[in-house]
Parts: sequence; C-alpha cells; structure tokens
Amino acid sequence: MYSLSEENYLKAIYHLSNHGQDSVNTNAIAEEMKTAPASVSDMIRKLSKKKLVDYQKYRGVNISTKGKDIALKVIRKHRLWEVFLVEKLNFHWDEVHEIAEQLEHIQSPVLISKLDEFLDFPKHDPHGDPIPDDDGNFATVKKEPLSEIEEGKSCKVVAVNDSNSAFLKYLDKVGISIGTSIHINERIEFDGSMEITLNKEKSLTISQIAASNLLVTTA
Amino acid sequence: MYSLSEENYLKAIYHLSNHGQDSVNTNAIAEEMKTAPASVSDMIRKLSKKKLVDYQKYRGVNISTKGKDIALKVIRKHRLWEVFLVEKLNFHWDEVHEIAEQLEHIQSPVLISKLDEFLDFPKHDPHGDPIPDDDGNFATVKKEPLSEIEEGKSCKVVAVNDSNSAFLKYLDKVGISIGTSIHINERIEFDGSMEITLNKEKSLTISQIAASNLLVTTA
DNA sequence: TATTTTTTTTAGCCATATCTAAAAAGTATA
DNA sequence: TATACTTTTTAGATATGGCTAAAAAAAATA
Repeated sequence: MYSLSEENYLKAIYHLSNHGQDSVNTNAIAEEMKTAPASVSDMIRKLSKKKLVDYQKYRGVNISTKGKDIALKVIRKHRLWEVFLVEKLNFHWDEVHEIAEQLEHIQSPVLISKLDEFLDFPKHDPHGDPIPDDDGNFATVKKEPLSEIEEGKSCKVVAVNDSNSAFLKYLDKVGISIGTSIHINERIEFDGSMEITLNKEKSLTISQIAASNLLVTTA
Repeated sequence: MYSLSEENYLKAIYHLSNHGQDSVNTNAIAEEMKTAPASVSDMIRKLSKKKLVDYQKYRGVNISTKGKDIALKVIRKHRLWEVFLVEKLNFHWDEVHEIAEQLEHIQSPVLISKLDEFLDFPKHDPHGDPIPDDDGNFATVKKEPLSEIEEGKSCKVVAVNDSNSAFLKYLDKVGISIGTSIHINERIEFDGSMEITLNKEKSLTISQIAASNLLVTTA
C-alpha cells in the first residue's frame, strides 16, 4: 500500500508528464504539489527506490508502468467520486474537486467496483474527463481547445481544461455545459475572442481565455 | 482541524468512557487503539493541551465537552457511511466497518449533510446503533442483552453488541436481524443458553455468548 | 505499614514528510 | 570556453506519531 503523499506525487507526475509520455522537472512537480523543490527531490528518491518512477539525478523523472497504474487507480477513484457527488448528492460541478481529493485515497477495491456499478458505469466525470477502467484503460476522444476551431465550423463541448470554480460558474451563467454544441460564427482576430452560437439557439461572445479552456470535439 | 490520530483517540476515549461518563485508563486506550501505552501518554498530553480531554498524570482521562463534540461528529460520519454502504452499495452489514473507519475522516460538513439527506435521514446504522444529529444528540432506546430477559417475555432486537463478522454471519444464518421479535420460551440454567422463537415463526436454541451480544428492547 | 506488583510516564530512539540554506550540477551566454 | 544563472540536490532542522526500556507513581498484598 502507498501513502497519501506517494499517491499524490504519482498523480501529479502522471498529469505533468502528459499521460506518462514526457519526463518531468523537479520544479514543475514542486509547483504542482505546492511544496519546496527539496521536498520533491526527497520524495522522488523514495519513489525511485520503489520502482514507481525512473530517475537519474538532475535529469528529471519518468513515471514507470507500475507508477502509472497507481496514478490511474487514484484518478479513477477521484472521477467516480465526483460523479457520485454530482449525480447522487446534487453537488454542483464546481464544488466537488476538493472533496474528491480526499475520497480518492480511500482504500477498498470492492468499494470502487460497487460504486462504479451504483453509478451505472460512467465513462466521464462531471468535467468531461474520462474515467479509466480497473485496468487503467480509457476512451480518448480527440479534443482541442475551442480557441483552435475555425470560423464557420461546429463542435461539441467534451471537457473543461480548468476546473476552477470561477470558470465553471461563468460557464453555467452563459449556459455552456458538457455536451453543448457550439457553432463558431466569427473569430475576432485582434483579441482572440469568438462569437459563437450554443445549441443553435443562443449567441454570445466568449473571450480567448475562456475559449482556450473549453475542450471540444469536431467529430 | 484535527488529525486522523487525534480523531481516533477521541473516538476510542469516548467509547471507553461510556459516552463520556467515566474516566479512562491509559492501558485501556492502548489496547483499544492497539498501540503501546507510552504512545497513549504522549497523545493524551497533546489532547489535553488542546482542551479535548481533562488529564492529571496517573489519574486517567476524562473527555471534555469539546472532545465529545468531535468524537460524536466522527461517529455520526461513520454510521452514515455505513448506512450508505449497506443501503446503496449493497454491502453486507459485516463488511462495512473497516471502510467506514476510513470514510469517517473525510472533512466536509456539507458532504455529510447531503449524504444524510440522500439516505433519508436515518436514525440508526446497520448494526442498530443510533446516528447522532449534527449537534451530537441521539435517541437512546433502553436496550439490554437478550441474555438478561426473563423466560416467557418477548422483546425486539435493536442492536448488536459486537460487530465482528463471524457473529453477524451467524445471525444471518439463523435468521436474526435488527427488528426481529424474539420470544423466550425457555432459559437453560446450567449453560445460560435459551430456547427462543423468532417473529412467532421459527424456534431455535441460542448460546449464552450469542444472547449476551444481542441487544433487545422490551418496550 | 512495608513490600511487591501493576500502571503510567519519561527518556531516547525511529520513520515520514516537510522546510531553509548552502552546495553541486547543468545550462546559457558573453 | 570561462563565467553567470538556473535547477536540483544535499545537509541539517522541525513536527507528528509511533516504539522500547527504564523510572516513577499508584495500587495491591503480605
């Protein structure tokens, strides 16, 4: 069994490594974990000794297959609990992250499989992120920021890049949620904002910042 | 906020003190917590400094009002989660204790009030123990061991004294659960066993050990 | 009451996970 | 390529929560 800290480090390294592809800097981990770089060095050495990451001094870390397994199990739990909080307990999607950060560390495989069943085997969390199955596999939809979509094209919101509360509240206010279809009427070049139509009904202007945090699919 | 260890100590002290009435020995706490008595001394000093217990060296501890509040909040969470696990996730009542031991430490008052509502404000956990409300109040039913009930009387099972898995499985096998009505047909004096009838249907003999772990009410 | 036994505390240690400050290694630049 | 800057690691603390062994206090017994 792994400690709460070890699980959190693995999760952070997995995210920063772009699903295990790239190697990750000490400083980046420190920033993500909000700790001192020195603490990261210590923990990395520990994770390396346990073969959860590959590590050479001064060269950054790569998460190992074993480490990725653990990270994906934690992510699976986090996202399932988020679904539970929103679907069953009527939390708002901007309120669930911190509670799920705690719940993701509960140790009980049977609990998670029963929770999965209770929730009817959801494939995505409330922010549109995919829920890995018990073996760590998940469907990857090709998603890109709304800010990349060309004028005149249509797409569908599949996830948000940033789960911060203010951004999610803004999306609610303007009526954008996971599944909303968006048509790009016009791209305003000088500030990157866009004029869009939601579900063929409502038109509005959205800033470049907001557009780059909305992930959509054109498929 | 209090640490996981502090919460567990307070819960243990609360239980051992008979709901805060009696003072509690260091050794008793050590046994309950499965730690060395020296560790208990250390923690007691810490809890005392935070005014969660009253403590004089060599004199045992008494839980304070503040300490009792915290213990009852943890107990409330534990029991609500047990209801969730049994009612919603279809766990068996002998499987939920250890998972609830983890879930009881999740920090989020709003989570607990939403869970309470989702479960339709249960008053008892799956073992028949009362669930304190947010202020720490709970209904006390006068309950006594089945082994104390006189021959010829009737009673109803309201709780179990011991939640160990083997005992609960035995109860299932013979058909006893919370709410079962029991009539005492005969008390066998030489070994303390009893011949009883369940729900006016099925008769069986139950050992003294089992009878003393079944809590009933005659009201 | 004096002695023995039990209980409880203290002293000193270990492991985890964090920190700051300083040293070392790597990277960039003149 | 030598120097300056940035990144990373090491060294040496701190706090929590646990341990064993020994000392001290309380309780039990002769």
